[in-house]
Amino acid sequence: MAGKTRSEMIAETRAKLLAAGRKAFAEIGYAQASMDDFTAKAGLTRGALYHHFGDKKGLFEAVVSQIDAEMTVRLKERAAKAPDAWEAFIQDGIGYIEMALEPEISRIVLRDGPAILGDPASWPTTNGCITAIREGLDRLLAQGLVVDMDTEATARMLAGASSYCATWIANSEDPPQAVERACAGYRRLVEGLRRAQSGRD
Amino acid sequence: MAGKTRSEMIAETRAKLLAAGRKAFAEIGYAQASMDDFTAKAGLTRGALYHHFGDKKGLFEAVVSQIDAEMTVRLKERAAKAPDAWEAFIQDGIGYIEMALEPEISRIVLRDGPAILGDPASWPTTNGCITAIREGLDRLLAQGLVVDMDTEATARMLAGASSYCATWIANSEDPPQAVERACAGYRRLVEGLRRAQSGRD
DNA sequence: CAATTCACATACGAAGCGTATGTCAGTGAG
DNA sequence: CTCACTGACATACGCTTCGTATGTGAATTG
Repeated sequence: MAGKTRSEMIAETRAKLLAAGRKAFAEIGYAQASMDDFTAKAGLTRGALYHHFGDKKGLFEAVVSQIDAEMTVRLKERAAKAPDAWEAFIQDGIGYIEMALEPEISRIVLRDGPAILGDPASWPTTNGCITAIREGLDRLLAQGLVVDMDTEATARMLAGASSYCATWIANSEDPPQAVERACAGYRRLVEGLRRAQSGRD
Repeated sequence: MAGKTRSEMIAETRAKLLAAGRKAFAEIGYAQASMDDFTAKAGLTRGALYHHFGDKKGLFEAVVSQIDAEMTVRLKERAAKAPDAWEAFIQDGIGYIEMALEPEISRIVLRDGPAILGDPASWPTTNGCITAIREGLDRLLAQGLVVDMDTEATARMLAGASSYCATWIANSEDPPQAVERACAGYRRLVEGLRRAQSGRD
């Protein structure tokens, strides 16, 4: 509480607001989250929020941005562990599905995000995950591992597929089983884009 | 204004509210639509709305239901014109993409719907379009036209693919061209699920 | 024809958001 | 060292909007 420089205090305030907003948005959704409530829980008031983020939507954007950045990092780490480019791409998609099961991501990024901020691909942070999928497809296409395709369009579709799968899983009675079904289905779907090889799998 | 029985008047009031809400939700979105405003434009007050639909969300549900029913009919009509089962299925998907370009459908069903009502597949009206896709897949599977798959999971993914494609198109600079790219991409994607035949297409 | 029901309007209270204003701790110039 | 200033945050206010509680008049029923 002492020994901190001014700018550290400010950054801490900002971080507290971000965390409180993130928690509230994840737990009760954007519309239900009262700024008075969650700023108070952070030991602050709406004054601080308006100072740092302009308005409620501004805070929401910052929260989405933060989560999206975390997702991108996690996807990259995951893909890096894969044995080859093809499996890396598959892991991107499956990773996306699995992450979408986390309430923060499901509710904030996938459910409220599009309603509040519009098309995910044109968010201020330019949704890293769609980009990651498209880049993966570009690599595969360059290596001749997939059939000729429009990678932009296909990336959108695969992102949509993952996202819808995730909400399905989240609402299913047996989520672990649904995860299996979804991942298997996703593999099937993407497998169809693979270029016919002499070998097989 | 005369010669109408009482129940006709009531139905008319209900229809007016439904239409006014639908218009407002489509044009400015659920959150921005003021009940006082659009009921007044229908020559009524909030009192009538609460009487018929319980609350704002209730009206929204009714609107979604109505649009969804229209979509289902249109998809069925479209698929019926296709020369064979395979093409019928493709037309379902493409029809879904094209319909998603209409502001009413895009904004109400695809954008705000999931945020307000949650998982589309568990809506009161049980989203007819996802069902249509799954039924189509079931038929193809029974006829041995597609590879073995989990039709439920795959239907969700194709619905997600169509939906994301549509928001992409809607936000693109050249929508007609984007429609072409999206439909071609969709065909490619679904083509990958086709079972290898001796003949071709 | 009187009583009741029902469709809708009006009136009221409670949040919640955004802005305008206040306050107090840091910071830099002389 | 101190005085003016900036900037971080709190407080106060008004406006909009939602939901409910109540009122009213027309249609229906016995």
